Amino acid sequence: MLRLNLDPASPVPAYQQIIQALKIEIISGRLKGGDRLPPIRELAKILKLNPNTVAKAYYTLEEDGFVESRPGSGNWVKSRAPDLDSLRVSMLEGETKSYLEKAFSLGASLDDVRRSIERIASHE
Amino acid sequence: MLRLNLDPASPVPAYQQIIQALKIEIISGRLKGGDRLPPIRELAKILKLNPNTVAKAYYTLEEDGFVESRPGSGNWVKSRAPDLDSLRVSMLEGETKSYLEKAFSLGASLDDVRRSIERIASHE
Amino acid sequence: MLRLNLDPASPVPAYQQIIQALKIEIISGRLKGGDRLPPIRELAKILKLNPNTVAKAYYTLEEDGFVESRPGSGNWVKSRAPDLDSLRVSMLEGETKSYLEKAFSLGASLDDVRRSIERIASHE
Amino acid sequence: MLRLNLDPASPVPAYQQIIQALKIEIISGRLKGGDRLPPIRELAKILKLNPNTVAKAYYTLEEDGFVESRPGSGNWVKSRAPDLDSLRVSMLEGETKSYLEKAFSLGASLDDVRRSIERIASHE
DNA sequence: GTGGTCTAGACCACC
DNA sequence: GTGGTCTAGACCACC
Repeated sequence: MLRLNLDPASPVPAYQQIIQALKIEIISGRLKGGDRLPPIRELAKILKLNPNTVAKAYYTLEEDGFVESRPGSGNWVKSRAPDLDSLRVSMLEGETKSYLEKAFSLGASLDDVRRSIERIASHE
Repeated sequence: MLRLNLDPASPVPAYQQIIQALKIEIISGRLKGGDRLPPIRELAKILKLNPNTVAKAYYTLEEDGFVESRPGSGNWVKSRAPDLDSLRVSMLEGETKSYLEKAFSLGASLDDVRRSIERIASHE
Repeated sequence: MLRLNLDPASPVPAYQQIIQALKIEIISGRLKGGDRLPPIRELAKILKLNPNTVAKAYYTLEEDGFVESRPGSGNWVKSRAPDLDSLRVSMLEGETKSYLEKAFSLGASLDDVRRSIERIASHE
Repeated sequence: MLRLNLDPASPVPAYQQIIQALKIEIISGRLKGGDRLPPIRELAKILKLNPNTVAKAYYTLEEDGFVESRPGSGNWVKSRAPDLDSLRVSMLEGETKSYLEKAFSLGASLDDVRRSIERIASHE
């Protein structure tokens, strides 16, 4: 079952949050080629958004090659999606980079970062 | 000299990016109690923003207790700023938490995370 | 054998593409008065459309006087079809008009158009 | 002054008609790099469309590299637009190809086409 | 039911 | 004023 937690307080627009979350689902392999996305109206109801907002997210995912829209039949995860392995690596790298930048600019040392990672990871 | 790199493409409003960046400068100690912030018009010119936008950021920083506005004399970093040490720790913690969440949702293991951290950190 | 190439990506609805294509077959004389159109279900299967969609096209062709439906026996090209010669001329004229409009609005001269016609025609 | 004639009866969506028409204006050179497009709300008023519809057209033109959106300031024709000369040639070629296809499928000969071109062109 | 397009109009950030 | 995002909801083509 798809879990998409949007943050309505975030300045990141809802449709971009949906795009980001679904890309992660696909890249992580939890959504596979041939899987069907929830119908626009259904997902809109769940997320308490307007159907247009969800449609915009699906449309962008289609343009980015992750999803295929079949009018009258729904939206489907593409089988020949962009190279997922390299995407996964480069996305982790990007997240790590921006995390380290923020941590260092807060005045943390690499050792502070290591300790913070272990402490949080052991609590989860 | 203050370095504030705004991302105009980001959905985060410019004034919030200024607030965030200045808080980090203060929390990290690069800006100290008694330091003067750049005049609104000057910073607006540098960042190519409307003075209103910078003024909004300074005003919010004042409300949050980081900055003191002395009409006619400029904006100054407060000496009795909120407890910086605990702020620093809790902000690092928050960043680590959200970083780990994203990494794990991408399918990375804790070991993947550790390796990614060391690799990026050694390149900087 | 009837060749009907529909473009599913086109914004022109499938049933209108069928109508347009069959009118051209009739006007050009490739389909003659007394010829039988393919059964609705068969054509729907070939075109991967719902039978309703094909039925809607046939029904409209009947309204326009090109086709006669004989319940229980199929759909037939009418012998006393509208005056085909003048239709052919006026349809060519219409196509030429809209082609020239587009070409000129692209900045092409009449000479550019003549050259383009000869070049493409010699390649076919 | 920009002239955009939309056909509300066409099955081609209004926003695609706007895209098509503005691309032709740019490719033909009537709109040049640095020119400003009419504000979304203004064009919407002129065309009797909803601002969203015009915004969708502008947004797609931006994605295609023809236009640059500067929030708060308007939409501008890009200076380094995609290679216009080759675009012009290939668009004329495409129009000619589809025109000839339709003409031939109507049963016209190349001579019929030549005569039709000259007749219509001399009337304009 | 399902996606595509569109209207009417709101609020926001920034000019 | 200007573009960006979003809501609430309509109608269409096709299933």
